[in-house]
Amino acid sequence: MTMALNPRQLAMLQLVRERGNLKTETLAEHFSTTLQTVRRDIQRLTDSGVLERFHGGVRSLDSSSRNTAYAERQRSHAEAKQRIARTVAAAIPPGSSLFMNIGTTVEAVASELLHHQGLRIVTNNLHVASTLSANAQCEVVVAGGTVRHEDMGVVGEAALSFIHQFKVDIGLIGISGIDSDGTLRDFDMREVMVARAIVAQSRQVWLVADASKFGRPAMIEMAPLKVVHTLFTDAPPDPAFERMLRDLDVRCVVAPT
Amino acid sequence: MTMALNPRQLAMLQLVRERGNLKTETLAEHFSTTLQTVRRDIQRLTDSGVLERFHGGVRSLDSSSRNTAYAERQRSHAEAKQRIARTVAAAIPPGSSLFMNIGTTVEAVASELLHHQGLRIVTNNLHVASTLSANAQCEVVVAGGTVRHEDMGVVGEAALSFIHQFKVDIGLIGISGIDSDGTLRDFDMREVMVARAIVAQSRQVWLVADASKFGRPAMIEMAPLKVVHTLFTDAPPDPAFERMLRDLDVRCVVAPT
DNA sequence: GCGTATATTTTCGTTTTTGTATTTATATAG
DNA sequence: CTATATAAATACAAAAACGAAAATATACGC
Repeated sequence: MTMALNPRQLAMLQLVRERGNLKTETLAEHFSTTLQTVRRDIQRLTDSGVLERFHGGVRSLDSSSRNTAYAERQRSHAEAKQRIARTVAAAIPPGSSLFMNIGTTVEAVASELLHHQGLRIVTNNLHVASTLSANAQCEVVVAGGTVRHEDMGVVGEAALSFIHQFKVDIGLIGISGIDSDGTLRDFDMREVMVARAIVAQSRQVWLVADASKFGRPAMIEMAPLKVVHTLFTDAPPDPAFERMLRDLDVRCVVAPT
Repeated sequence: MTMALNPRQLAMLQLVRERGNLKTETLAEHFSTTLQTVRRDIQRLTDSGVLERFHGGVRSLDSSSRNTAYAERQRSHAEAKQRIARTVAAAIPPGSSLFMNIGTTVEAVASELLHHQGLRIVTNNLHVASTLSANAQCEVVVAGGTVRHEDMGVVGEAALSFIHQFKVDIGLIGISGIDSDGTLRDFDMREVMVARAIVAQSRQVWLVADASKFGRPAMIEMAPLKVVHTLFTDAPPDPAFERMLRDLDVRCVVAPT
């Protein structure tokens, strides 16, 4: 039988997963040991398939870096998304209950909530569930239903009736586009249904959308913009948009740099 | 049968759980006894599955160090698990419907199903859902409910009633231990409830368990072994076990090397 | 007190891990 | 393509940790 990993090897695995990839020498330094030992550790970890090595170091080989199309979307506007996420996270009171739906910005918020206390989070986004399950101080509830392959969103009739069982403080939603006619729009009917359910079951609706979403058209109308209580974004909207927001009584928070 | 733990062993267990992991020598010092005694104590504690040892010390396997504990469990017996997984995957007919529950061996099966066609899979395991969502030919349904932090299992009342909506061809389950008295046992009540629901709603039950699970005690009884239709494992069970399997009419498939 | 059962320590050979030195492989500039 | 620097594999010795068994201590019933 293969002996279990020792603490150093376990820590190494975790570190590489966090950073994505690391040089052998950096690891040796970090654990104050020799290169040989690090190489041996790496060998064991790669043997079991969780890491992959390249000349000079190792990289993590888990789900986050597999799907390139998805990873790409995640990278785009990464800086803006993180700024928005930090702002949103700071605005969420401890002990709140939340819905969180599909979208890379929403996922960025999840990462920022890792050290919040006592949250109750209901989500149809498996990335969010996965991220937040690392926070032991946080109750994570995932909606049941069919998993979409593109983005690991849970949708379908089951998800809708699941969500309807809850009533939460804040419904945090992402969106494909905010049409200039003042409607929130998305591309996927099934996800739109989920988002509507979330809006219906939340005392407040918070929308996260980077500036690229303004005026961006998408097929399906999800809801009028006025259902949104607060919009979090990364850059001030243009005057026309701003007026619309004011008319509809939507508060707009621009994330500081 | 199993002897009760003495005060020192209980204290040791508690200490390890607090600190996450400890060196054998530290423990010997702390209890002002010899290394041998500590090792013997450790042995008893690991036999019952609450601690795990590595060269130089022990670590707790429960919530206090869950991140690392999960990574470690995933790695241990990796080769055996993959062999079992390949065998199971080969036995699953195209177009089947399946339940898949918690367990690293079950997750290994998920990886092997990435190129199967037309499966319908219901799972309470977010790792399985995540893995299989990469297979576009496969409908993945995730159970709704509370997410356990240790292993990303979905449990709770909601998960149970969700599962009860389905009736599938094959219920594929993992388990913490198969007691020598012929019962399937696990450590977590909530996961046991889910497993029972899966058993109830499956036309056939397939159990995946590497040889280390044979005769390994665990607290909670999940079901009698005879509910299992086929057991997939990595090494031939000992004669006593084999007789029991035959008596209970459980088919046993040993994965080839 | 005596004998027995159980628990602990001591001892010692074996295994595992780690570090150093040397050789081989790999990447990169010119 | 070749030269050269850097990384990785190999080999081996030293140290640490392990496991088994013998010796010793402790507890407990009679």
